[in-house]
Amino acid sequence: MNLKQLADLLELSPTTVSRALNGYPEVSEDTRRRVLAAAEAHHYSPNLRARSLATGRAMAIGHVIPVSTSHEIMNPVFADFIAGASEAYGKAGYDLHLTLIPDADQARIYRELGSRRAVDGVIVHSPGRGDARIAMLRASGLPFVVHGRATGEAAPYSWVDVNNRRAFERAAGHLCDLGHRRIALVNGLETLDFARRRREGFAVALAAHDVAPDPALMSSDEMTETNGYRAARAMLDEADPPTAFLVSSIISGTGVRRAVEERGLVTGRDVSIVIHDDDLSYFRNSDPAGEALFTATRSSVRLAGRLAAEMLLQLIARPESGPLTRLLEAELIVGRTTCAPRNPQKIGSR
Amino acid sequence: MNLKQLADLLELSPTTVSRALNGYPEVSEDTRRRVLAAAEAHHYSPNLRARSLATGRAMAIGHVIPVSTSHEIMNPVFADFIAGASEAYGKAGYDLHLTLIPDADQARIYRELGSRRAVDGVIVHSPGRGDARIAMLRASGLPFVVHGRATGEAAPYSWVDVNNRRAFERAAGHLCDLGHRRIALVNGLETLDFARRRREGFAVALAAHDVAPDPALMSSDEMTETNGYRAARAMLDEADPPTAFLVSSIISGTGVRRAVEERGLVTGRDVSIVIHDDDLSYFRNSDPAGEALFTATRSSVRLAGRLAAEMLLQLIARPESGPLTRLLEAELIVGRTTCAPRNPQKIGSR
DNA sequence: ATCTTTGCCCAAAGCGCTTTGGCTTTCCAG
DNA sequence: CTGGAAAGCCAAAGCGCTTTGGGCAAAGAT
Repeated sequence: MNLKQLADLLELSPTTVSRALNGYPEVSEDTRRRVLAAAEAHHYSPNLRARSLATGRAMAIGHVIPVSTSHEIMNPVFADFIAGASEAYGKAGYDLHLTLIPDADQARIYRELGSRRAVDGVIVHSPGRGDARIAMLRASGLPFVVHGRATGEAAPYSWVDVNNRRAFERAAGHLCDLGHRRIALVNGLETLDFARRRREGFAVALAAHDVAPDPALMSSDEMTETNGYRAARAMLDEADPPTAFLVSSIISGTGVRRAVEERGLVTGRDVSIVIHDDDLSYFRNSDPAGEALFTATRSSVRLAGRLAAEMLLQLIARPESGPLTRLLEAELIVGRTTCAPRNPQKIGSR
Repeated sequence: MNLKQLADLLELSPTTVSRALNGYPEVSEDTRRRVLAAAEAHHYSPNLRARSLATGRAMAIGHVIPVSTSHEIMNPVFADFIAGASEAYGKAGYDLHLTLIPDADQARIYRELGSRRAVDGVIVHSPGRGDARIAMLRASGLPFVVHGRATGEAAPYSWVDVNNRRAFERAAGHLCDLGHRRIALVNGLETLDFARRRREGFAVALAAHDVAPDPALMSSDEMTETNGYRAARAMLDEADPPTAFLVSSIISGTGVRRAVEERGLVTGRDVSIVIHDDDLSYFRNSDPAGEALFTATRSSVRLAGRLAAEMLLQLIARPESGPLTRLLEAELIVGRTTCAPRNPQKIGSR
């Protein structure tokens, strides 16, 4: 059933039927009701490809997710971000195009995005430092919003980000205040901008508390459970092991906790752990009563997804509303995984 | 830059340019080279909407993911499944449309899918028992593949599934063979078909080993860490607590382990845990050396995604190749979380 | 009574591509 | 030298929708 058939059936022109369905005023209420009823009865719904071609709007947003060369693929953080973005798209009648691409094809894909006209805008995930995609997208003229920021990109662009630097500065500061001097950082991949900012915040806090940074207590890798476990295990094997861990994700944090407890140490008594909590729907950092488990810096990535999507939709509707930015602050939540270090005398002994 | 402009530039007709670009033989090699070079030079890429309209193929696959009424949204299992499917789509030049919809809108969305022509086929996620979506899709004429099966759906349809029943029968049987009699099941939502099959397999194994099922040792909920923790905690509070847990996901399994160890019990010594391992990229069930941690029934959901996608693409290319099915067997992997029960005398005492 | 507005509808053009059905030109067999 | 085949190209139709630019009554203004 297409528009013409429906029009023939109603003995109306396609023009009138189209206007009736799309709420234009040049059609009598009587006719509109008749058209809507017939469309409903015959399960008519417009061919989106034809509509797109005619209107010039695809009514779809592209999410391009880089697939790293390792086989760790789709980050749970993406999943929740996309769930948040979908809330906004659903309301606005937009679809979501998901493309997972190997790093190698990035340039081609981003260059083509604009001309293929399959989407009206793009969300850029996981920017690295001086990410080339931003320049490409700008050149393409396609509206876009970056989830995160790309240090080194001079010209303005729209983004939604968490204040990763401040979050990790506060978290590390909190551990220092508790008396910890051997604080480990189990970070995400530092080729990505957010992880670099987190490390900077971490370093700033240590410096402010006169704690010397120790490269042996800093690791950087994809935020999987296994990587968290592995990093923590190696650090606990050090001659002077950490008394506290600052971990970039609840998932790697779970691995850290496993390494700690495997040693017979008790989290929150012998060793402290602070995580960054993205408030993932399948990995909530709270007990059934709603109390936080891990001490954490919390910022919902799902919310970030929704905000980024809303921002993009606004940029599509009114491109002149110019580059928009939104910096979210993470809240520090004290849970059951932190306390003063077990042997505080160590502080003096160093 | 569109086709006509490119044609004008080359002083050729749009017809010839189109044929040159799409590899048709009615154009001289000389001209083809000239056209390809010009397309490259001017960053021409065809408008996909126009192409779709002309060819009648959308070159896109829809994934519709139900959003439950609770706020647990995007399952990591979906994420890995989609990552697998993307491998197949990428190779074949297909795009992926993702729609997250509340349960309430399901009927409308599925009915419209066919007529809106935005996708050439659909993957159905998380079927429930007698899932209405299957009948709707069949009526729409759109090719589709179900990830999982829907008991109660009489007519044939295409699906890719793991043999959940046998997997859980084997896992529970393994625990029985070790001497366990108090075996808990921490299952996924039993409104979903896979969870029901898992419970059936579990029940069959218990019956075969003359173990009476205890409703107090069976729970069913979304497979989050918190839910696993909560369920295990409640069961450990029982007068006659379980000596082993069979858990539907590595994520809830992590929660179960947390509950166990919080009690001061040692996993793999005092309490056994077997999980079903979907081989999630961000939650691998192996230590750095590649050894399994949890004893598990393993079946890669990413592989399932790839197989389902390939199946769907085949159905689109040759609809007459009829309903296809693929049943994957999970392998039982013995890790470090299982052993004979601590107090085997209990077996006799019951 | 005539002129203008308003309400309601329609024909036709166009979005950018593919594809059908020719139309030339060249080449070679007869 | 001619007829037919083959190679290489093109004009035009069409995919299903939206949108422009009227047209034609009926209603209101003069």
